[in-house]
This record gives sequence, C-alpha cells and structure tokens, in this order.
Amino acid sequence: MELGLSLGDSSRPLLGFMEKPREASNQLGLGFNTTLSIGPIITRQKDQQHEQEEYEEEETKPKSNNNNINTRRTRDPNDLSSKPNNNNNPVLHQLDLLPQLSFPWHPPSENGSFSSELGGSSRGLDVNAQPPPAEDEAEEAAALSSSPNSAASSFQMDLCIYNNRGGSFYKRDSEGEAYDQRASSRASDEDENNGGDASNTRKKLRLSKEQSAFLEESFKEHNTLNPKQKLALAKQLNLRPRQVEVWFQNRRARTKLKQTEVDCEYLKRCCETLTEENRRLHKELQELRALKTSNPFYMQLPATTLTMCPSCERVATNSTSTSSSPSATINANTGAIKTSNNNNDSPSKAIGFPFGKPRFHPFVHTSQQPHQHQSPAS
DNA sequence: AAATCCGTGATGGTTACGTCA
DNA sequence: GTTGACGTAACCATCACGGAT
Repeated sequence: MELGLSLGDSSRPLLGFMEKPREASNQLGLGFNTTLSIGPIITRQKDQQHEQEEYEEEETKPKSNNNNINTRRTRDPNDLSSKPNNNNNPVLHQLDLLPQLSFPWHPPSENGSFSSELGGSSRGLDVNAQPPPAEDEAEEAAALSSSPNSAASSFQMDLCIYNNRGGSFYKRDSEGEAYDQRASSRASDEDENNGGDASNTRKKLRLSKEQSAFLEESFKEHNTLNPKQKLALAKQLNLRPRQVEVWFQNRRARTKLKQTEVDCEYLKRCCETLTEENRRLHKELQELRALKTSNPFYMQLPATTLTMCPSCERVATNSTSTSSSPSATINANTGAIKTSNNNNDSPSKAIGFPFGKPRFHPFVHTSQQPHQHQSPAS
C-alpha cells in the first residue's frame, strides 16, 4: 500500500518565514541510514501482533462518519509552503546521526527502512516499548500499531523517557540520553490504573532528541498533519497519535507566538519611523509658516526656491520638482501632512492617508506628475 | 539547596466544518 | 433546501513538570 497522502491546500503560507525550497524536502527520506542503538533493546511483546491487526483494520476500514480527511476541513490545510532546506539545516545535521527514517509521506529510499507504510513488511523503527492501553480505543488501536517485531527493523531509537516518580520508569543520563526506555504513556496509564498517589500528578514526557528532531523535520514538511500522517508518524516514533498531535499543536502555537513577536517588533520600528517622520514634517511645516509670516511676499520667491500649490498646499523644493522628488502635502487648516515619495517602501504610502484624504481643488494635477500644476487662469 | 526561569508536554474549552437524518 | 445533532480537528489559554541557571 502506498502512502500517497493528499496534503490539502498548499496555497496558504502559514509561516512565510519558514518557506524553503521544496526540492530539498525530497532529500529527507534519504539520509537516515544509520543504525542507532541507544539503551536496551526491548522487543515488542507478542500481543502487539494483535494490536497491529487492530491497527491495520483501523487503517483500512471506512470511518463511520467523516473520513474525508483532506477535504472535510478547511481549517487544517497542510502547509506545503513550509519547506525544508536541508542545506543549511542544523536539525538535519543532527538527523544525519539519526537512524534511517523517512517521513511517511515520502517515498521510501531504496534501502529505506520505511519500506512501505502502514502495512509494510519492514519498518523504520524497531519498537522498544509497548504503547499504553487505550484511552480512546480507536486512537490506541492506531497508537499500538507499531510494527510487530520485524527482522527488518533497522534500529532502535532513543524513545520515550519518562520519569515515574515512584519507580523511575525513565531516566536520562548526564548527557540527557535516555537509557531506560519504556513506553511513556504506559507509565501514566499504569499509575491511573493503580489509582496511586501519582494519579493526580501529571507526568511529563520528554521526547528524545531523535524524536524531537524528527518531529521538527516533519513539521517543516507539513505544519499540520492529516490523520494518516499522524498515525504514521506516531508509529515511526513509537508515540501515541495524540502525542504527535499535541506536539504539532504546541509547535504551531509557539511558532505563531514567535512570529507574532517578530511582527510586533517590526511594527514597533515602523511606528517609530513614522513618528519621527511626522515630527520632522511638523517641524518643516512650522518653519514654512514662520517663513510665510515673516515674508508675505514669499510667493514671489524664486520658483527654484519654494513652490506651494495655493489650493492643495503642496510644497516642493523647486519648481521643476518631479514625481521623483519627495514632497509634502500640507493642509493648512488641520496641519495634516501627507508625504509623497516615489519610494514604495515609504511608510506613509504603506498606510495610505493617515491624516485624511486630500481635499478637492480646482488645480489640475496630472495623474503621473502631480506637481505640474496648471492654473485655471492660464 | 532553594528559588526562579524557561522550554515544553498535556489538558480542557471553544470554534469551524462536514455529514447525516 | 434547511436545520439540528453529532463527530472531528484545529486553535487557544493555561497548567504543570523538569532541566537549567
């Protein structure tokens, strides 16, 4: 069975700053060919064969209600615009050290361990732990669906690290590497089942570096997951689908937060720039008014020195001023100033008419050269 | 060793949307 | 064709754990 996943609407760039060349992403499925063995290898128990069957059944059976996972919602378009660039990607450098993994939505590499998706005979991951009992049967059926022991399993991943207060399910050594690996959520479930003291304390899962890096890469591929992708990813990482889902949710939220901070900073700078420009123009206006007061014949000044349209009160530094020269439109009644500058990056242009629209006046401004005035009298 | 900060996994509520009766 | 119930998934605010300082 091919894992040809429809990724939904790719047109919406959620995270523009993350956009990267698409072609690079296709390399992702290639590189993880290293066998990694961290910690004890705990082979999956036999009853998981049953779970696998459940899972595959879950995969193939039509869902009762809405199984059109790609079209049903518009709110979860898989963002294909977030594209990885392996060339300068530190995470990928990390991932070079990772076991052979490929994203489920990538075609498997030739010798890839993820040789086929959900029903494939070989897996990218030798499962070290038994996932927890179900809290949601359907989900758990999927969660438990990590492949049964496969001779083709190519590596063991540093998996769930979980610290069970009572009995130290998971610990990290001084370098943060997991050395006691079991299913993370199982611990919590056991706690729940035991109804022990720990039942009220939330257990904190820490994903391994490899899991995080892989999720990170997946996120760069698609910052949302459809259910198939979620399941496949969960399976590969030996996490529950819910955990993958939550990870993506949190990742999206925190990326958005970061972007918001960046945007805020940018707007702040824009505001400062505009404020400064406004101050400068006000000052210029005052100077012009002072000049007008002190010299009522200012209109007779050489045109090369100062011109001002008596109607629109637009001031230019000389009469031959063209549209390439910056100028200011001043409303003498309100003191409103509108700058005119050919530079498209001008903040005043970007924000339109912050001080109100220009007044209508009988002077004819040509559209392309607004300062070439034609007097009605002439 | 205790306090604090920070990153992050997890949870519950809300909202939007699709399907079905 | 419209409407309400229901399921699903995303988003959001928040909590809480645990490592770092």
